[in-house]
Amino acid sequence: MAVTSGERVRRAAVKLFAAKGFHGTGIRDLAQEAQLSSASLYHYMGTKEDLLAGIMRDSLGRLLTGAERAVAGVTDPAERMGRLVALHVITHARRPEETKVVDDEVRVLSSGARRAVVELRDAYERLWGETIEAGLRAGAFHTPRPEVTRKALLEMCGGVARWYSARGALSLDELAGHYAVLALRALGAREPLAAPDLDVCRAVVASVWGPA
Amino acid sequence: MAVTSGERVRRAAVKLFAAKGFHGTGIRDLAQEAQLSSASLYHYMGTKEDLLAGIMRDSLGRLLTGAERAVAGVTDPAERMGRLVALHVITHARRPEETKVVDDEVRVLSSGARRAVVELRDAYERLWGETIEAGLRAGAFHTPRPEVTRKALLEMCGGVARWYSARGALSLDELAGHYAVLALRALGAREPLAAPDLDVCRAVVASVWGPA
DNA sequence: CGCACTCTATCGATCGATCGATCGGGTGGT
DNA sequence: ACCACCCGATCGATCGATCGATAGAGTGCG
Repeated sequence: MAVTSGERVRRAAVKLFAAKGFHGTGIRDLAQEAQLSSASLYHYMGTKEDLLAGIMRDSLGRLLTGAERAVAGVTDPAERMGRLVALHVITHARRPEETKVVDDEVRVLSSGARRAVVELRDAYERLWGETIEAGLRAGAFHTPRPEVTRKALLEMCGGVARWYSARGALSLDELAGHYAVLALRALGAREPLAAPDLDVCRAVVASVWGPA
Repeated sequence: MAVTSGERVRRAAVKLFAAKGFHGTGIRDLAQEAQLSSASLYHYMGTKEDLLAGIMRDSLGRLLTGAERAVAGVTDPAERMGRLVALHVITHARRPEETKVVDDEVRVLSSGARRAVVELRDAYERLWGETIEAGLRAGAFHTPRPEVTRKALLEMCGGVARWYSARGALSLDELAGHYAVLALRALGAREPLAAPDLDVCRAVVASVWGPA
C-alpha cells in the first residue's frame, strides 16, 4: 500500500482548499480527488472543518519546529534573521498549497480550533520579533517601529507562495538568498551582507517536510 | 435618499466578501446586510459573480488611476517609487475590505471577468516594474533580479490590509513613510533616504476614493 | 383634472441543485 | 467473529436564482 486512503484524503484537501478555498471545495470534490466515496471520507476526516484544522495545525507546527531548528544555537542576529527568512521562503516555495491554506483560511475556523492555530502563529512571529529586537540591541539592525517591520517582512516572505513556481528560472537557493538580502537591507543591517547558511535551511526543511 | 439601495448592496458585498469570502457569503447574508429581500438583490447586482467582478474592477481601477496620478510628471526614480509605495499602503490601509477582495478572490472569477481584472493588475505592476528598471538604469537602485524584488515589495505593501487598524497607534503617514523606507532600502537606494511627498499621495487617495 | 399606462423598486414563495453529513449494509483480512 | 474499510442511498438544510405580484411614482392624453 504505497499511499493510504487517509493520506489521499489529506492531500486532496490540501490541493483543493489551496486552489478553490474551503467554502469553494465540496465534499464530493474531495471524494473524487481522493478516489473515495463521499461517505468513506468521514471514516478519516471527522468533519470537513476538522480536516482543515488538522492541516493547519500540522503545517504551522512544521513551520515552527523548522524555524526553531534552523536558528538553534545561532547567536549572531543577522545570521539568525537570514535563516528565519530563508526557512520561511523555502517552506513557502516548496509547500505553497499548505502555506496558502494556513494563510488564507484561518477565518473559517470556529473559535476552538482557531485559538490553537493563532497560538502557533503567535509563537512563530515571536521568534521573528525576538530576533529583530536582539539585532537592534546589538546594533546590527536599525529600524524604527520594529513590530511594523516584522509584519511587513512576514507578509513579504509569505507572498512567495502566491507567485513562485518551481518550473521557473529561479532556484530555491537564489530565491531564499535574494529574500534574505531584501530583509536584512530593510532592517538596516550593515553592508556587506553575509548570506545565511542555506544548506542548513534546506536540510531543516527536508527534515520537517521530507525530501524534495 | 441618503444612501441608495444599490449603494447598500455594494457596501454589503464589500464588507461580507472581505470578512467571510465570496463562497462563504450567501445571497441571504447579502440581503440582510443590505436590508433588502434576497429577490430584490437581483434588481441591482445581476448574478452574485457579477457583483464581485464589478467590485474588483472598480477597486483595481481606482488603485491604478491613483498610482498614475501620484507619479505623473515625477522623474526621480526614488521619489516615484516612494510615492507608489505610499499610495499602495495608504490605499490598503484606508480600504482594507476592497483590497482584500481584490487580492483574495480573483480565483472565483470565471475566465471572462478574470481576464479584465488580471489585465488591470498587470498594468499596475508594470508601473512598479518600469519605475524599478528606471532606477536601476539611473544608478539609484541596486538589486539583482528586479522582477523578484518587485513581487516581494508588492506582497509586503499589500499585506497592510491584513493587519493595519485605523484605531492603532500608527498614523497613515507614519505607516506609509515607514514602508517607503523599507522598500527603498530593499532596492538598495543610497542613504540618506528622502521621504516621498505624502501630502500628494494622501490627496490622490482622497481624490480617487473620497475624503476619509 | 382624471384616467390609463409604464417603469422602478420591492416582496413572499418557491424552484431545482447542491450542501455537509448519516445510515445501514456490505467486503475482506486476521 | 470481529473490525477496519468502503459504499449506495438518502437525509434535512441551504444554496443561487426566478417567479408572479404589488405599491408607488411618474407620464401622456383627452
